[in-house]
This record gives sequence, C-alpha cells and structure tokens, in this order.
Amino acid sequence: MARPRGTDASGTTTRTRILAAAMRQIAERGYAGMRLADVAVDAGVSLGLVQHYFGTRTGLLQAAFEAGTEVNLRKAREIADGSGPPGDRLAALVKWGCADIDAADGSWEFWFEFWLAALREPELSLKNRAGDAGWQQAFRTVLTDGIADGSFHPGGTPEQIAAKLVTLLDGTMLRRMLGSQGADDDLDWAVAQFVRPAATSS
Amino acid sequence: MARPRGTDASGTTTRTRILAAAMRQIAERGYAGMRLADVAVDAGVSLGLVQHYFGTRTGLLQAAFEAGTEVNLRKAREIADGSGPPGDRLAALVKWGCADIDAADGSWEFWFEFWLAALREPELSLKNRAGDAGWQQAFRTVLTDGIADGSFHPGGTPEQIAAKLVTLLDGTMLRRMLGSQGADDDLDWAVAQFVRPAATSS
Amino acid sequence: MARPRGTDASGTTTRTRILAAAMRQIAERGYAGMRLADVAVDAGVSLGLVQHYFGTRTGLLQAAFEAGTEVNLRKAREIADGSGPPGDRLAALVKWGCADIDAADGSWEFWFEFWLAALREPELSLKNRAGDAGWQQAFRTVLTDGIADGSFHPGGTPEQIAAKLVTLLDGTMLRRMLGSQGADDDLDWAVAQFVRPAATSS
Amino acid sequence: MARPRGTDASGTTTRTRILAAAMRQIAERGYAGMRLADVAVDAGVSLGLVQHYFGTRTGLLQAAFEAGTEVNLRKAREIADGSGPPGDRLAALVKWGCADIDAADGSWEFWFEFWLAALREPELSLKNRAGDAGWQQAFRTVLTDGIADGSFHPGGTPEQIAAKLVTLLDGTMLRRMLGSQGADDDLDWAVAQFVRPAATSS
DNA sequence: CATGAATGAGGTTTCATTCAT
DNA sequence: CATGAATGAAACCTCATTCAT
Repeated sequence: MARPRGTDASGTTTRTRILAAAMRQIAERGYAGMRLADVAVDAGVSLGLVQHYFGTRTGLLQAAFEAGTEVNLRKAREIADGSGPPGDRLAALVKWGCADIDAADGSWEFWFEFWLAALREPELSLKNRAGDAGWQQAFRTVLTDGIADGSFHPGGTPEQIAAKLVTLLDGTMLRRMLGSQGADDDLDWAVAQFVRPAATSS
Repeated sequence: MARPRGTDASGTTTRTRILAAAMRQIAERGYAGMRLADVAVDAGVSLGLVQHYFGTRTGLLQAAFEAGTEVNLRKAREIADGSGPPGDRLAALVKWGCADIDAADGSWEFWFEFWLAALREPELSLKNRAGDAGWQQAFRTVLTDGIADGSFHPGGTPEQIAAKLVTLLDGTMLRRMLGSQGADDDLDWAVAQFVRPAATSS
Repeated sequence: MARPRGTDASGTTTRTRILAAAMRQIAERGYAGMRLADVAVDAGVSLGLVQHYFGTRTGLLQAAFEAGTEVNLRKAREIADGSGPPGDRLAALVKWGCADIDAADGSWEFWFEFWLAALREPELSLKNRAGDAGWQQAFRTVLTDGIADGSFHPGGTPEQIAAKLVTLLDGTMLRRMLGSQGADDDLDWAVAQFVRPAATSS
Repeated sequence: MARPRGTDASGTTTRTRILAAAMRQIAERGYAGMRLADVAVDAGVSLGLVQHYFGTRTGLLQAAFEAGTEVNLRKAREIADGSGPPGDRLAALVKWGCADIDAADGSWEFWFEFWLAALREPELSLKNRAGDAGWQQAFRTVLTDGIADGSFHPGGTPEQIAAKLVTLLDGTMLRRMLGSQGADDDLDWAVAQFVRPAATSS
C-alpha cells in the first residue's frame, strides 16, 4: 500500500531527484563550485543521503554527467528517427539543441561545465566523446534521409555537414550565453547555408 | 647597475611573472581550481608575495584576465592594422586565434575558463564582452579592407561575416580541445566559404 | 528438519559468525579502526543485522572481547586440568599461547588491541584482569602439580613462576609480532630456566 | 630584540610544542583516537597551524613517533656511554625504561600505541625496529663493559642477555599498565637473575 | 529475522587571508 | 620588497545510528 521508501509521491526515485538537483547546481555554480550540501538542500534530502547514493563528490558528478548525456541522446535519437519530413526533423534537432538557453534552466551551462571538466578528467572525456558522437549521429541520420528524398542539397557529405552544424551550434550557444554581440541569427543562417532546401536552389 | 628590486635578470617584473603563472594555473586547473600556493610555486616566489601584489585571490584572477585580454587585443590589432594584403592578414588572424592549441601552453583552456567564469561574475562579463568586441573589430577591419580592394567577395556585411567567423572559431577550438571528431578542417573551410577570394570566383 | 533461522548450514549461529568477523576485524584494523560495515561484509550479513544483534558498536566490541576471553580460558583450563604429565601440560600451555602467531589469523593482534583498549575503558579493564587471572591460574595449576610429583624444580612459588612466565610470554609475543630482533628462542629458554625438569638438575 | 615568531618564552619552538602535545594525546586517547583539534588545544595553537607544520594527520603521527624514538635513544646512549660502573649504568637503563610509568605522563602508553600502529604501517615498523635496535644496543654496551671488568657474570652473550632483558621489560611494563597481578618485582628479579654481580656468585 | 533508506555528528583537510619580522 | 607563521572558515567524507518495510 504505502509507497516504497526511496520514492516520492510522483514516483520519482530519490536518487533521480538528487541527480536532477546536482545538474541544476552544476549549471548554477559550476562543476568545481557545486557543493554537496547545496545539492542536498535542492533535492530536499540530507547531506548524508547524497553520499549514501553516490559515495563521493566525484561519483555524483560523474553520475550527473552520465544521466545528462543519456537523456540528451535519447531525445536526439527520438527526433532523428521520427517519421516526419527530414527538413522538419532537422529544424527540431536544432530547436532542441537551442531550447535550453531560453528555458533558463541552465542546461547549456551544464554542458559547458561538463566539457571543461572533461578537459581534466579522462573518464569524463570518454563519456563526452561518446555523447558527442551520438549527437552528431542524429544529425547524420536526418541529413542522409534528407539527401535521399531530395529535400536537401548540402554542400558536402552528411558527415561533413553534421560536424559543421554541431560546431556552429556549440559556438553559437557559447556566445549567446556570454551575451556576445552578433550571435543571434547565426544558426538559422547556417542551416540554410549548409543545407539548402531543394526548392530554394535556383 | 644594480637592477631594481622586483625585476629579474631578464627584466621581467615579478608582478608579470606571477601573472603569467596565474594564467598557466588557470588553464591547468581551472578558474575555480587555481590555488594561490600553486601560483606562487609556479612563479618561483613566496605565497605572501603573491598577495602582496594582488591582495586577494579575486584580484589576481581579474588581473590575469585583464592582462590576457590586453595581450590578445594588442596582437589582434597589430595583425589587423598591418600593411600586407587583407587575405594574408585574415589568415594571420585565424592562425593567431588557433595558435595556442598547438603550443600546448593551455591558452584556449584559459579562455574557456574565462568565459565560464564570466557567466557568474558580472565584472568579468563586462571585460569579456569588451575583449570580444575588440577581437571582432580586428576581423571587421580586415574584412572591410579586403572588400574595399576587391580581395574578398563575402556573403554579407563585414559585421555579419566577422560574427560568423568568431563563432566558428570558438566552436572549432572548443571541439578540438575536447577531441571531438570532425573538428579538424572546419576552419579553413569556413574562411573559404564565407570569404571567397576574388580570384576563385568564376 | 528445517534449520532454525539465524543458523547456517554448519549450525553456526549468525550471532557467532558476526562475533568471529568482529574479532578478525579488530585484529586487522584495530579496536578503534573496526567498522561495523566491515564486520557486516566479513560476516556476510547486512549492516542492519549486526546492529540488530549487538545494538551498538560498543556492545559488539564488548561481546567480542568477552567471547575471546571465554574461549581462551576454556582452552587454558582444559589443558591445565588434563591428565598427562605436568611437563607436557606446561609445554602445551605455552604452545597454545604462541600458537596464534603462526596461524597468522591475527589473534595476538586481537589481544594487544584488547589490552590497549582496556587502558581507557574500565569495563574492559575488569574483563581483562579476570581473563588474565584465569590464564595465570592455569599455569599455577600445572606448576603446583609438577612440584607435587617432583617433575619441576622451580626457583620460586607457583605464583611467582606463573607471573614470570606470562610476563615473558607477553613480552615475547609482542616483540615477535613487531619483528624485533632476538625474540625467537626466549620462550623455550625461559621455561627451561624457571622450571628445571628434575632430571636436568645436577 | 623581540623573540622570533615560532618560538615561545622558554625558547621552545612552536613545532616542538605541537609535537609534545601530540605525544600526550596519543598516550591519552590512542593512536587512532588522537584528534588534531585536541592536539591544537593542548599545544595552545590553532588547528590550522598544526597542519601548517605537519601537513596531514599521518604526518603528525609519524613526526611524533620519530621525535619520541630520537629522544629515547639519545637518553639511552647517554646512560650507556657514561663513565660510572657498569652495574650502576645497567640499573640506570632499567630505571629509565620504567621511569615513565610512575611519572604518569603516559610514555608507556605512547610506546604501546606506537607498536600497535607499527603492526599496520610498514613505515612505522621500520622506525620502530631501528629504535628497538638502538635500545638493545645500549644494553649490550653496558653488558659488554660489565663482563670486561668482571662486574657481571651473565648466563649468555651480551646479545642474548640484552634481548631477554628488553623482552622482560616490555612484558613487565605492559602488565603493570594493565594492572595485572604479580607484575611488580619481576624486573629487579630478572636483572639479578640474568646478570649476577660478581660478588654474589659463590 | 533481515534489509536498506535516511540522518546527523565529528573529524580531517584544504585554502584564503592576516600579520609580524 | 619579501617571507613565513598563524588563523579560521568551509567543505568533504566517514561512520554510527535510527527507522520503515
């Protein structure tokens, strides 16, 4: 009858709630600035419980990055493997890639923190490269589909265009976060540039 | 002939050496991970002296970022205001922007740390935006020159192209640092794409 | 024919297994270093169960020392009250006192930990003195028998010789454990010295 | 004029005072029970300073043992190399070995803690064996002198007798500390037994 | 009987910082 | 100018302990 311990009213496990809190805290105060005590408060549990589940601070950080990567990849694949027209799917991928910056939930901050941390910790570097490969793969899938059905006239192979798009996406999001000037419309422009819809080619 | 105190044999001031050590340490251990004690060891001075010059940790960090920005801008303006052909100057700017990644002295790490720190500290954010504006300005200068003398046939105004180039530069360097796949030749491609030398246009 | 809960296939109660694990852990990591979690793992039960049986850490420690003392005394009395010649029984007592050092199961470490703990906890001190008294009593019994039947020509009363023997036994074992030099043959020598078999006296 | 920092009115360095406090605390609460905060209070300095000098808890423990060993050996050599009659020097060595137990300053507790710790940490084990060798050497020196000038008629070589004496000393002190019965006069007896003054031999 | 979630206290450690010399 | 002693705050981490299930 009573719900099992370690689960709240909405069925979320305590572990998951701690993980979510950790991701928020990483986004907010940075990888190095994240404090276990803050995570505990954010998750509404005691400090001890955080350690009960993740052992050490490093363990929590890795688990958070792992979880973030997984969620992101699942969503990317879901979009890429959709049944709609490739043009729509490409737009959806880009939109999802940009979504967080407006949602103000700090997801992009999270990812940049992830990356910088990966510079110094080989374990994270591996996870990051795997995640990035999956993310590019989603783009390739859509691009391949779009070329096959004639929607796109890209200026290169799917691999090349996918690499350029994610690069531009990263650069753009970084600059948007920083409030740098002229970073507003680059992305739409880039998509249009690299992947010309068949109709627009003269 | 006795050299003034606070200056070593090569004429570098102690202050400058500490600053350089700080930049190295920021690149190596991150903005949040930089320790005054490490900086002192790296600079070959006592911990007390570091504080004697910069007062507080925050002071040192700001001074380091300020110094970094200044050096970078001076070099960028020097290149942009040069007298050679705009095509060469543009190439030189991009080359300088990429130089550090091969020098393995951690400069790009330094900049990414700078940016992430700027996300959370308004003071740094201002410095960063000013630095970025100057950096873009260097590109604009060269682009304007190149358009004026017919070297470039860019696909937009100097402002637009400059913004796209720095975005792509940031994104590319980030991905190179992380060892992500497909980040190798984007930059040359981008330059050629955005800024077609007059001669190559049919 | 279903065996009662709290008992494994070999008939050992769970409680006893935990106790044995505790003794091993005390020997291995010390009185202060023993952790309930380690004991649980060593005993192959959950942490909760350890506490279920012994309540508190202190409770487990006391139970472990009590059990150890009891086992030791039972064995000592068994040897002392045996029916063989006193000389053989004395040798057996000494052998039993030294046995553990070779068994490498850490028993002597256990006793030394016991003693140091007893220095600070009066309760343990009482238990220890009682145990020691019993141990000396075993020696006295054998010595008295040996004097009565003329096997021994000791250089003092059974009380005196017993005290000297256990002192030398403790000192020797301590030094053997520590790998100190010259601690190898003292014991046999001592027995021969203090308790000359009748035959060897001129 | 003003005395240098790091030194108190009596000329003792702060480091030395911390070391002495650590030895007291080890004797009082045990190797594992020693708390840095207690040491700091005992030494009358801040917790931070303790770490400033010794880095880590382990560092302090090792330094304490090292210092203890050194002091002990210096004293032992001083006695052994004295110019008085060997009999007096032997008595003085034994007296020094027992002195602490009456001084109630916990020195013997300190040594027993040292030994138990040495069981688990190889580094300490080395230090301990070196110290013990020096301690035995002091006895050998005196015994050799005493045999040479005819004061002693020992029942063995100086090496053998020295080993037996230190063993008995350790055992006796251990039992005295523990309040075990019959541990009072063993030592004098032992000296007389192993090393008969020339005059008393028939 | 047995488990594991959850808590909280206590201690080490790491640093920035201050201040005599 | 330069050093190093001394302090104190803040964070992580280890455990014993309690309590549902």
